[in-house]
Amino acid sequence: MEFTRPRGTRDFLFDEMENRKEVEKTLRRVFENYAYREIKTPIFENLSLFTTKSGEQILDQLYNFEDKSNRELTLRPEITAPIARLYLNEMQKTPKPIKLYYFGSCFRYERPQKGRFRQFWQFGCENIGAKSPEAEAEIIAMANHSLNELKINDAEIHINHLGIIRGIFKHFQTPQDIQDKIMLLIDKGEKENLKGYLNELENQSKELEEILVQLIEFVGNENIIEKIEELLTNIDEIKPALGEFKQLTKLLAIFNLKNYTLNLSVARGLDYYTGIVFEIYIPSLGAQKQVAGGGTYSLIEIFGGEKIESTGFAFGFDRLMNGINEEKKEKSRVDVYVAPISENTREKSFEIGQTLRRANISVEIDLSRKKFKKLINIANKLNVKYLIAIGEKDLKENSITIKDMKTGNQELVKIEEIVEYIGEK
RNA sequence: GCCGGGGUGGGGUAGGCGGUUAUCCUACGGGACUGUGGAUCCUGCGACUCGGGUUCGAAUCUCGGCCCCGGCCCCA
Repeated sequence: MEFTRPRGTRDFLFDEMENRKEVEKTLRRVFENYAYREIKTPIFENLSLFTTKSGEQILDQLYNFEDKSNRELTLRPEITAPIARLYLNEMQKTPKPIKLYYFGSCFRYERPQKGRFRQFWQFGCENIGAKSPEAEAEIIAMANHSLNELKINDAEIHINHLGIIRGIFKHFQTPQDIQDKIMLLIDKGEKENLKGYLNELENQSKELEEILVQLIEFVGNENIIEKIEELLTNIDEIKPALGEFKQLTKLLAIFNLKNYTLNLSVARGLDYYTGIVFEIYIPSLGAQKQVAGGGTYSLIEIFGGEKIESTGFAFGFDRLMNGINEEKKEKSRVDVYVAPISENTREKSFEIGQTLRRANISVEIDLSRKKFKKLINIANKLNVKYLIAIGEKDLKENSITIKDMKTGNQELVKIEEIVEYIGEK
């Protein structure tokens, strides 16, 4: 029996947890400033929740299992579908839009590598029932705002509107299976393969090929919208989407977001997206550079609810952590160390320590019966602000010694004045 | 699932064409030091990823597993 971690999982030690908590705190603050409220859903769900949405083939990547009553369950691979379920179960009559956010672990059976684990964390949000360019602009602005607060300044936001390609497919009456294949190739950015594939197709117009090949080249600022208009001037089916796309760029400017990229090749590999989609990359992270993805979708409808469009996205929390330039700050996590100088002042040290803790001061007390000299060493390593030395002589005067660990100065303080003394400094 | 590089005390490492007791740093425990900290000295603890093969002898060569690190595939 070997006691090793399962493959693709991680332990987080103190320093790393500090960093992660810091990021978590920042994201919570930003999301809440945009009026999102936190929810939590179970770690496991019924298997069908995910197979309905994505088909049986995702079983390869699911940690699914049968429980003791033969229910087919699975660890969740993402949190959007559970939220759609949550909505159908208990939020249908909640006033819309509903803004909620989540932070939790997800599980996928994949080959672990840098920035990819079998248990990973997603920090994301959903704005249910607010399909509008305004909702989309706000959510993208919030994503950007989060990156700014995290001091990540080398991230790129790539935005697309899937209504455009859908409109084109509709115009050319492209069959679904061919659509799927094309979307896959577009998502991968394999221009040559896309050309080759389109060439092989019979019964497909040359025009479709020409349009698609040009379309995925469109990457840039809001000026490319004009080019799209020129290219697709004869295709009425794209007009609504293009109109929304245009409004979105206007609104993004009002939200003071300028450094985004319109990119017609962002496909997100999903069929439930109906409007804009976006992905955020940190190029320095290499193969796993994508740190966030999302868009507007109509998932609730797929589960048999009303047609309610929602916009959401999620940060891949672990990748986000990789993208943060850590500055190691030396922070003391404990303010005071209480050290008995001799065995018979030990009990007094607990009394004093507890008094401080009740006053909301973080305190470590020696529990190891080490010698006083060692205790000073430990206090030093803990990087505490004050050492309280409890000695017999001082106690006779109803006092203890408080030492400032930075300056090395020390003072005799009456026991009843300790809290006040430390609180003031 | 595929390709490549790796795995030596808790952390970081040396050794590697086979050959006494496996190197050094750090961390940790104890002490020099009976009421005062990052120093010094002494001392203790602690490792060759696992299994098979070759050999008188394997950390070292060889094969396989496991795991880690990259890169593919995939990424709802």
